[in-house]
Amino acid sequence: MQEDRRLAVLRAIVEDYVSTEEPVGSKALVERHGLGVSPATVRNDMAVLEEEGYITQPHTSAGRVPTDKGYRMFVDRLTTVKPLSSAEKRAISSFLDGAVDLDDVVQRSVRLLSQLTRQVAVVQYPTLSSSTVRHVELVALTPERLLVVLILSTGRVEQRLVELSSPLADDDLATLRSRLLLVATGQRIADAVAGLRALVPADDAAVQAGAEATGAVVEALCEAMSDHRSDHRVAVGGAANLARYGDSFDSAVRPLLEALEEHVVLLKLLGEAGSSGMVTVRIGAEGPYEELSSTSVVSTGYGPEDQSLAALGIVGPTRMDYPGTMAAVRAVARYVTRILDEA
Amino acid sequence: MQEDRRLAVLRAIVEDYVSTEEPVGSKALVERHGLGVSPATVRNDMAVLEEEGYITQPHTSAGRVPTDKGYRMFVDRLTTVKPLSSAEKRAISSFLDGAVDLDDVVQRSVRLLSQLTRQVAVVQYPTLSSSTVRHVELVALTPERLLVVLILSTGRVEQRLVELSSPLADDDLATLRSRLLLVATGQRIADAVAGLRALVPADDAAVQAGAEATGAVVEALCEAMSDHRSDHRVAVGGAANLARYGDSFDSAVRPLLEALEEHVVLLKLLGEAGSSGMVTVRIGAEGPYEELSSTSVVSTGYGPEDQSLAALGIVGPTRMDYPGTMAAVRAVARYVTRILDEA
DNA sequence: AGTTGGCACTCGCTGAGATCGAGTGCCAGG
DNA sequence: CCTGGCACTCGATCTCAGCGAGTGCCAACT
Repeated sequence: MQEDRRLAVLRAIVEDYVSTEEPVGSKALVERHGLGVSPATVRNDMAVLEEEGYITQPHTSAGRVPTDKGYRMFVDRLTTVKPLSSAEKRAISSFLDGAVDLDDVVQRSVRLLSQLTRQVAVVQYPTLSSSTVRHVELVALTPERLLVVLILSTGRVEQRLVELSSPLADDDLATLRSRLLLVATGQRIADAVAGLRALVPADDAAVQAGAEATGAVVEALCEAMSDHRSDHRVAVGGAANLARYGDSFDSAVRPLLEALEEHVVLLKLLGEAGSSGMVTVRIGAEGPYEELSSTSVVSTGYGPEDQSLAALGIVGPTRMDYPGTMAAVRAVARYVTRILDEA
Repeated sequence: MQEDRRLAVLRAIVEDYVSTEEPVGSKALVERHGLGVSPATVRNDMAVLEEEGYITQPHTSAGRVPTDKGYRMFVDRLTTVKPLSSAEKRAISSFLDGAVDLDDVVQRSVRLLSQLTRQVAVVQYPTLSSSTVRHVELVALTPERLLVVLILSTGRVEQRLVELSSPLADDDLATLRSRLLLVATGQRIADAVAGLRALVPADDAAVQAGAEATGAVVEALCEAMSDHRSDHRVAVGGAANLARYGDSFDSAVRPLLEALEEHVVLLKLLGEAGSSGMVTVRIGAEGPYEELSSTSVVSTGYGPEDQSLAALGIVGPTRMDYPGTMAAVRAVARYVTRILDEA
């Protein structure tokens, strides 16, 4: 079946081009891979592949290079899952097991991922929206200054300072605290916000003393819960790998460096990562940004199965080792998920 | 006085080279700057300057380029303070005034600095060591799990989770809390650590019940106070400016990108920043790192006058606009200091 | 129908001159 | 001590020929 062979040729072209970084010709192909046919036959196949848009040639008389469409075909139909070496597995667990808190997990993940893939790694901090409230605490720094502490099931701690115009009695503070705990503890973020908001008008009418405090504290808590800044935090690592881009520098690295500082952009890139376990690959111009048309994104969600907490992944040139990268991204996501579950 | 003119020539060479990025010749010099002498005279001066090691020529028949020593002379004796434009001043205050908390101040500073200087900016988070304890709080998440919260005068909040092997009674918790507050509140870090440590053995003999808790909590607090991780946190911004390096890429950008991910390295670079107000310039090979011999660091401390809290600065090619950069670094440090003072 | 060897052709890459010109060093005269 | 003049250096740029990897096509073969 010559259709099968054509795909084998495409796979061979992708693999060779990724490893050599140079356009690959028919002769080299038959030598390096064990396809049992002559260069001429391969040339015919390549002509067809080119017509169908999977490969292209930089100049009339040079080898072939995969197009975005070619890479797409490759990752969709031609890759087999490539298990990590046991050394890599060991590296992952020893690297991540030493983490002491949430920040540390994220930091280590991003470093690990960039080292495994030799690409730029991006890890989103676990999102608030799908986590639950573990505890709420009020601390009176002075009678007029309250520290509001919010502890979430992911281990994230948010704190806000609230200034009151009039002092708050200890009794009122205690009442407020227990009321907050009753309403919020164990709830999902969205439910907790709703519950807290409901406290305000009722209180306002009833207990004059605690009115201002309740309003301000609830406000602070809700703000902390839906705080988009921490929601959108990401860690970036392995930027030094950009130095390996070699050719096409200004065209590719420049915009990428800029994107890496715009966390919103990064999140959009990781964005549509499917549920945990599914690794998403976005190749070149498939992405939402014109300037990043020569970079690919390999990403996935991580976190408990039913609710993907956040996303992680790598950004690299379209010419990359997709099977290896996908395996690394998937593996790191799994380990991180497990670590978070244990904590 | 021909000595003066020689220095004028050096200054002109530095200025021209910085702006044109090309070796500068005698003819271009006399045209672009108003030195009232002939090219031949300038050539003689340049010969002397070269002999003294201030400038050098890349090839026999090219213009001159400043050496590290030349730049050093330039920043030491040839620059005049270059006040910022009022537009820049406005930009600084409007940029920083919007900051909502400590993290935000640092984030905004780093972005501001990188935009003003068009270089890579580095800002160290305020150091713990010179700040005082504002408040300590214990929260019992469950009878066996305590959350220890430490609030410092800089606004930084650190929290630690403590697991106990046996439950802690509410009474004991309250006692412990008030004892901690008594010892630590208002103290400088070092004194607080000493005071806390003193609590442990005494308690151990007296009250059997609270012994484990006291030890663990004190341990966690001390660890949080001397935590080197948060001590050494830095923010980096403007990496996209590296794309302007143009020539000498692998030799300069590669190691720099690597350094930017090693926060310890960055701190060492900013390191010896003098007291607030003094801007330190380290040129090329004057720095501690071999690989960064073609990059310069412009840094300064910031924070209240008597105690410099932390450092900030920029990293860039030796060929940079020193006067402008120094002015920007100084200005940003001043504004940040003021913001922190107000808070 | 599909595969293969042969063959002419394309075209980027490389290296050898040749040329150009900015910049220099030096010297003799002001 | 400054200046104009002059010969010289040498990197950068251009051209041009030759090379060779790679292609497309065609006729022959299975």
